Amino acid sequence: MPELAEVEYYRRQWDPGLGRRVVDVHANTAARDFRDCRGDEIIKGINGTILLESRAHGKQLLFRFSGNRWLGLHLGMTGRLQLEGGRRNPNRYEHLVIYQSGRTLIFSDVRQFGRVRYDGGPGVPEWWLGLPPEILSEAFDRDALRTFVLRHGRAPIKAVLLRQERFPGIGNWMADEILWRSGIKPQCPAARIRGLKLSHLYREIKAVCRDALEVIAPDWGRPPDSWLFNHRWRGGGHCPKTGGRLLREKIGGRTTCWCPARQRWPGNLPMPTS
DNA sequence: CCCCATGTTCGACA
DNA sequence: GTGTCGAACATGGG
Repeated sequence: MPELAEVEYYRRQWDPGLGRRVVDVHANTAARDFRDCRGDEIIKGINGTILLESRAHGKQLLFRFSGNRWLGLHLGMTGRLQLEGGRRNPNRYEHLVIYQSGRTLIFSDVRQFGRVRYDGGPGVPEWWLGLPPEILSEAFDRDALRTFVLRHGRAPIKAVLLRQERFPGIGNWMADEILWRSGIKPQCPAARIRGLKLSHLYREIKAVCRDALEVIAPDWGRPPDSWLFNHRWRGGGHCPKTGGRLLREKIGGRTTCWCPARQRWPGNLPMPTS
């Protein structure tokens, strides 16, 4: 479920717990196999500490507690973070619950595709180092895009955009939104995108990240109908720019939605207006 | 019962 | 070795 902007939204949900002491921790080891660490290790590590800081990087989340204790979270398909006032007993999907005085920080994950990691420090954990440049950073430039697109030149561009080692935070709907805005057919082999078309793609990658964060991260706002977003989910949708029927097909293992009237292979057609 | 789901990883294969 | 693709992971909803 969560992509770049949704992950940032969830990160902020625990903000009221910053600077506050952890008074109890619950890890639901009965329902979940914490594959990358042990539940009792997390409990022992962060109970009694103070939550000091949180960071997001693409779809990865990192929480720093006093004493150099680090909690890493990846939300997978169904992971969520929420904060509630007071204290209540967790349900079976609430796999990690951090209690403070007067509030409860909850990580839930129905399908369990998420990832929970713990590190006792002292420095930033090794799994947080060496992450690829964030898309909105200066290090993510047109040249980095061009190199990556050539390296995976035979794969459909849709599949390439989903690769987190170059596009951290991009997920299924953002990839479709980017290609729709760029006027590129998702099946297009990546290496065929060159020159001006590559510049368009580069621009829209940044723009979709920026726009998604602006709309979704503060309060889970719903994107406007002028985006592909609100038209893509079910069959029978219509393109908000051309009015034409949207098509759906599995590409790179994921359901992909695009507008055939607007999205072509690059080369012989001008960039769609706007 | 069937199919689908905003993600990642791993094994098979070209 | 390099690169691509589909299955698998676990669960619920339509």
